[in-house]
Amino acid sequence: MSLRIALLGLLAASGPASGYDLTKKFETSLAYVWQAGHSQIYPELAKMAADGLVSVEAEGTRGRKTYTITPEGEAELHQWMVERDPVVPLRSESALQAFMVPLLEPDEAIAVLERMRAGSQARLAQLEALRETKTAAARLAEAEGRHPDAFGRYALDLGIRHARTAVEWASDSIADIRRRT
Amino acid sequence: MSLRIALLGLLAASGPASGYDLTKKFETSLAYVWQAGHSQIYPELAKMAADGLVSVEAEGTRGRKTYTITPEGEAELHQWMVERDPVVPLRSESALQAFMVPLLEPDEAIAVLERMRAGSQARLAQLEALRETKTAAARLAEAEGRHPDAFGRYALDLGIRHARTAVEWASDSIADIRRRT
DNA sequence: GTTGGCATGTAACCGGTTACATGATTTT
DNA sequence: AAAATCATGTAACCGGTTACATGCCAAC
Repeated sequence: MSLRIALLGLLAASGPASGYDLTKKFETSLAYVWQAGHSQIYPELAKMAADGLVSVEAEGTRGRKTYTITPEGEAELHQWMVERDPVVPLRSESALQAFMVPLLEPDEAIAVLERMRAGSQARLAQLEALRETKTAAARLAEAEGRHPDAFGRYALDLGIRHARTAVEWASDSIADIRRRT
Repeated sequence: MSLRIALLGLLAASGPASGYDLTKKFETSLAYVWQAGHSQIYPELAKMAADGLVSVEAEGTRGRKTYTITPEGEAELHQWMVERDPVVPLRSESALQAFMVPLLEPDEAIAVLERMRAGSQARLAQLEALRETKTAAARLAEAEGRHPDAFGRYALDLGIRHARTAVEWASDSIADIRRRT
């Protein structure tokens, strides 16, 4: 279901696109909230077209098909956004690892937490860099009178806050283990 | 793979248990980091026994089989804990919803964010209650000279911090939308 | 003419969910 | 005697990953 919604969202926000375009948008703009490869996207677009949520607007060279969101698709997206109550899934490998950290000897536990800290720190830097480029683009757009693209803004902020939280957690946990030994 | 690790972790931390016991431990102690139902657990235990990671210690009434972790199982768990570098998976339905919030009209966006805030708040309360009962049990254990069960402590802390972060994010995002309109 | 990017698809497999199915023991 | 809980399993299905497979077009 969520793959459908993500595809509808991309089409709604950025206009008509091909499967190929959408695959790249997953890599660039949507990567930190949802992932999907072309092998999943092409069949899903076909199914969505059969269900009337998107339509093939044009067929270009190299068999390129440009999909557009239909009114039915917009309705589906809107309904999902408004009615779906947010589920926290929580099946996280890192959290599982964190859970079992107390099984390790203190020095090993610290090493694991140190690696987690570094990973979250890297992620934080990456997301902050992404926000930098986005705000720069937004300022430019505003200066030129275009209205800036806010799509993804809040999710990016959430990602940054989560990464920052994870860094602090790892540091504090390391300190906690040191204190106890 | 992770299901195996979770099962090995539970057996290592709490001693021999049956598939039924482990299913309940998933519901109670592990639920907020990893989920698994009995239909997944029973076949996995059988495979793990075939691979020598666990062994059937005893067969009780009603066909109950008690599994124990073997030295091979302990080695596998230890290796995973120490070598696995933490992957942030990021395929989150809530994050996807957050991503697309800017597609909505301000009042709808606020309503969605308000629901998210309430959800995270509820989750926060639940995790904090869980921590309360855990620290109470730990104090009791310490008073009686037993060493308290630290298994899951850091993951619970991480979960609480994440929930708190999500609440703040939702509040700030609502304020941001109000400011812009 | 060869490399690289564009562009689309299929198939095998794996992990996880839901539903089906059975029966023993304990509690009321 | 009936209901609840203990206890184990299988099967169909679904979403996602990896690998396989094909071919066009542009640039060097």
